[in-house]
Amino acid sequence: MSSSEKPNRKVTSFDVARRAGVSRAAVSRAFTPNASVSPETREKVVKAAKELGYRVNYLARGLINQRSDFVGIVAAGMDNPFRAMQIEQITKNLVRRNFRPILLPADHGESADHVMDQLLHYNVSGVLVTSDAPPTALCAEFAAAGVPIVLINKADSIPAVDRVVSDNDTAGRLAATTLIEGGAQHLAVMSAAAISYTARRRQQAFLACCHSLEADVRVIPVKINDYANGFAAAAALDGVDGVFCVNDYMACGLIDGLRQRGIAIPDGVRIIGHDDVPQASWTGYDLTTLRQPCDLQAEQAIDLLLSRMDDPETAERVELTPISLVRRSTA
Amino acid sequence: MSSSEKPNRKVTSFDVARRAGVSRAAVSRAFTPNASVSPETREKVVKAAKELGYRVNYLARGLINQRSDFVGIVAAGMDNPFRAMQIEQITKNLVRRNFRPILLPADHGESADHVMDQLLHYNVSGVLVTSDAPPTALCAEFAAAGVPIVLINKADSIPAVDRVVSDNDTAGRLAATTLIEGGAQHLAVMSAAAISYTARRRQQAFLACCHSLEADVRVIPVKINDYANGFAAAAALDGVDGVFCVNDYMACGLIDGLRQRGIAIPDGVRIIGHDDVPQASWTGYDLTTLRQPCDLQAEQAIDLLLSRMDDPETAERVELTPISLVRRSTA
DNA sequence: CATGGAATTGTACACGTGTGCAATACTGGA
DNA sequence: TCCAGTATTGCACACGTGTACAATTCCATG
Repeated sequence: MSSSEKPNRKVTSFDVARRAGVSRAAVSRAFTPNASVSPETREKVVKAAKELGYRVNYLARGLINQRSDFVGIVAAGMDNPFRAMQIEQITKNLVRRNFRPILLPADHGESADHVMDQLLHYNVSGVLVTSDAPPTALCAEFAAAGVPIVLINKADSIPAVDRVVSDNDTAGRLAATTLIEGGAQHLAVMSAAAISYTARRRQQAFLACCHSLEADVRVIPVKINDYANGFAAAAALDGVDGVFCVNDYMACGLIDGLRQRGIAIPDGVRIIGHDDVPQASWTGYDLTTLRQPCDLQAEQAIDLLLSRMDDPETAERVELTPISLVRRSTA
Repeated sequence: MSSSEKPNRKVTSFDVARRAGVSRAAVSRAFTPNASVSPETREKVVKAAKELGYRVNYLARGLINQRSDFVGIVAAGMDNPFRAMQIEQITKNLVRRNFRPILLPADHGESADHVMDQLLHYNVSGVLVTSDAPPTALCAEFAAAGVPIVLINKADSIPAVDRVVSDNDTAGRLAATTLIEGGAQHLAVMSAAAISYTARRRQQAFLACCHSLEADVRVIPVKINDYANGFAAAAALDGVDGVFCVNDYMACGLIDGLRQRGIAIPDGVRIIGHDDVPQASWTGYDLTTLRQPCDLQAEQAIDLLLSRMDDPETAERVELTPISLVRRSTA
């Protein structure tokens, strides 16, 4: 207390400049890549900076550059392990490329718009959206502000926005053929088609493939694609020996529900999921599934974000093919 | 292109001021709570702001206020479902209180320090740490910068830092008594005590309780507290009929591993976990566990952060008692 | 030594906002 | 009507940085 009067005084580039005996501009240049500084002054500056504990204030820098290092991530609930994987991959990839991820949880419903709106206050350099409800209204505002948006696994209804999507058509087809090859004759697809775009698309493709193969098939609608709904649906499952769950999370619930009824997997019912969450390879489930490569998904989405910062005029659509993993649940 | 020359021009408070016919200060005050503005001017300002699509630039505001709305979250891998739950609770709670969570993934090892250092460039108003390796070296730097840190489930080795911890002593004791009451006579504790503080503490308490009850007990060390290590450890498990896994994630692995060997749960081996991840209540596992109330944990941690912003001198330690949930794995 | 060009440096302005201070408008009572 | 007290407003400065432009230094070549 008696030794220094200003304990929390921030160190600015001005302090560093004075200590190093150079101008403040030199300090700025020393910390800016590809700036015009001589090696000697740069050395003097970093030395003084280290001694004073100086750190560039990125908020001020962002004010000048009209663009911050922040990237918004709008994501729905992480109870689904696939979402957790997605977020982990995305954040790691962003940090690796020197961005700061702002994570905004958006549950099913209206909250997404309100929460995304906040991002426009921070000069974010982009937004990644994986939540269920695409923020149609806000896309225009972001476009007007020059902030690129990349949608992951979202509907095509919004026109000029970049998208990374899983190839749901092949997914549906692979699911159908895998079940049939496993010996199933009475098929079903379980999905919350009403609220989820990917669920709807996978269901459509699955049905189309079944019809073209003239296979018996029906739809089992659920409210949400989660464990609880999968589990509950097992109680009413009859006359079916092969089920395509549009995600693994729900498939785990269905398996547990069927086992509780004494129905064996795969002998009683064959099951295929989608995503390849960690639990799918747990021996308790050993679930055949269609892997969504979410490391690649993150990579592509961020690549798209970057290319859109440079060239805002166009919009791309990248499709990733799911990888078939046959395990015991259909063998 | 021909209609307007500046399509992406940012709208500033100056533009709003001119349109509303007031000074720029009035605009600022209209968007600042508890500022001195008459209702009429405020109304004029918000009207003009809405027409122009104006949004306050929080980066500039943070520059003035010396404090931003950002809170850093340093978290380890989300493959453990409990971590995903923690992060979801924390981010939701932060957003509800009008903060922006910056999520920094820090895997086991050295990377945490490097990544946390970045936060000091953004005037974050606080940091929450749940990663395994506490950043001892950086805590002093954050204290010097006046940025409060709250550690969640971390060691007591760092002196004057706020902490929210689960009561590991009661956890160890409850685990032991629950297993014994379930009929177990030869106990074991499975944990990566070498790398995890909580694992170490729970193990110690478990052993102490067993010794005081004169029960047979041994230690099964693993490298990491995860599914794979739990599964692998099942292969070498002999002469034991009750196991305390220091987290549920590992317990799931152990259960699957034992079942693969044909050992039934709980008749062959009773198992108790810790955390109450969603999978613990899945009927496939039905795992007795000690629930960590991670909604309350998040609430307390952020409360601590806020009180430390106002009064930086002290430091508290909040302990949360785990809740015993007895399910089939010990019944 | 003179000179042209390149490399480096410093000055000064800009980014968009919050707020102390003084000036002004307003209110109610005598 | 006048005045004291209060509510409201505007001016001007500050926050910490990047960079255009001009000024300066440096170096090699004639």
